[in-house]
Amino acid sequence: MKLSTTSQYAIRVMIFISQNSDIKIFHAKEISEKLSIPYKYLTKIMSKLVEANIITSTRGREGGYSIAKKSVNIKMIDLVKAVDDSLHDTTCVLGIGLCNENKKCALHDEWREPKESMLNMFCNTTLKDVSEEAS
Amino acid sequence: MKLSTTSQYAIRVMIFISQNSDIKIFHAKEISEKLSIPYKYLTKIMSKLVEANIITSTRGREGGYSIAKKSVNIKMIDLVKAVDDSLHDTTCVLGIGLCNENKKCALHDEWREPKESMLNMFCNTTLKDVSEEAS
DNA sequence: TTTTAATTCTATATTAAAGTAGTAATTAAA
DNA sequence: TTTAATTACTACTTTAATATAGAATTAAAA
Ligand code: SF4
Ligand code: SF4
Repeated sequence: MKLSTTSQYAIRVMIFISQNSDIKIFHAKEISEKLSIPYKYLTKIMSKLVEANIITSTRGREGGYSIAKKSVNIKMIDLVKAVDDSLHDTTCVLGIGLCNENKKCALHDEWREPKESMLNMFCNTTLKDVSEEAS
Repeated sequence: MKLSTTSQYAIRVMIFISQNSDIKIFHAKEISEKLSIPYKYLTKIMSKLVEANIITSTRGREGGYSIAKKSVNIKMIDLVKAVDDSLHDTTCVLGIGLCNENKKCALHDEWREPKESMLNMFCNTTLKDVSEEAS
């Protein structure tokens, strides 16, 4: 019961970028080393974040990545959706999902609460929330 | 954010067996067909359930599988742990897990509630709860 | 005792995620 | 204009989960 490695990487990258707002541009090499994420794998993830308009990239010499909007406007769910949507709502814990409200197994309702609670966490938490040290 | 296919299969098998308590012995072929689970994959899972003393097996002609204890005494977490522990407690949503109570990211606490809520669901729900039609 | 129907064991195949490699494209500095 | 530093693209490799195949083992029925 965890996020994919890809999603975890994406979140860690964004936290890193957000926490170093004095730095305006980040290089893949630098991020890769600082966060111990395989370089080539990282660049793939960065491209997805660019595609999703969360990161702006500048190619060529003196290029790099920078954050595309304020961290308060980036929801955690956006990050996950941008890279692999590994917490895509599954509705059914058993992977069936065909039952309806009238005929359902006990897990259906049991599962709903924690699932929604988890989804809400990603929908209602912004990158800013996560990046700021808990007071 | 879902259970592994293996865990889903295990749960579905146990619900099926529990809901058909008039039948005393089940054959792999029968379960496989009824639940559309690949035969050979199913038998592997059954072996794990046998190993975990959740299922009793009888080899040879007229053999098969039967439930080893009352469904009220089988926790859902036991099923998952028996086959692949796919909801093994991850502590850290980012796969780092080295931070402590004094230095932690915002996700640490955000994550705790839904995670524990989900884990509790599997610890406190028995196969009986899940097998009985919601009233 | 032989046959048959079942589980169990060992090995292999397929698939998707994770990770790696090399080249192309871009851009600014030299 | 050449070179160096960067991201983007395309293809391949590795790994782990899922799935399949076939032979070995067991035990009751015939
Ligand atoms: S009732 Fe149970 S099996 Fe059916 S969709 Fe809901 S969780 Fe899945
Ligand atoms: S503080 Fe954040 S990164 Fe550290 S263990 Fe907790 S969830 Fe993981």
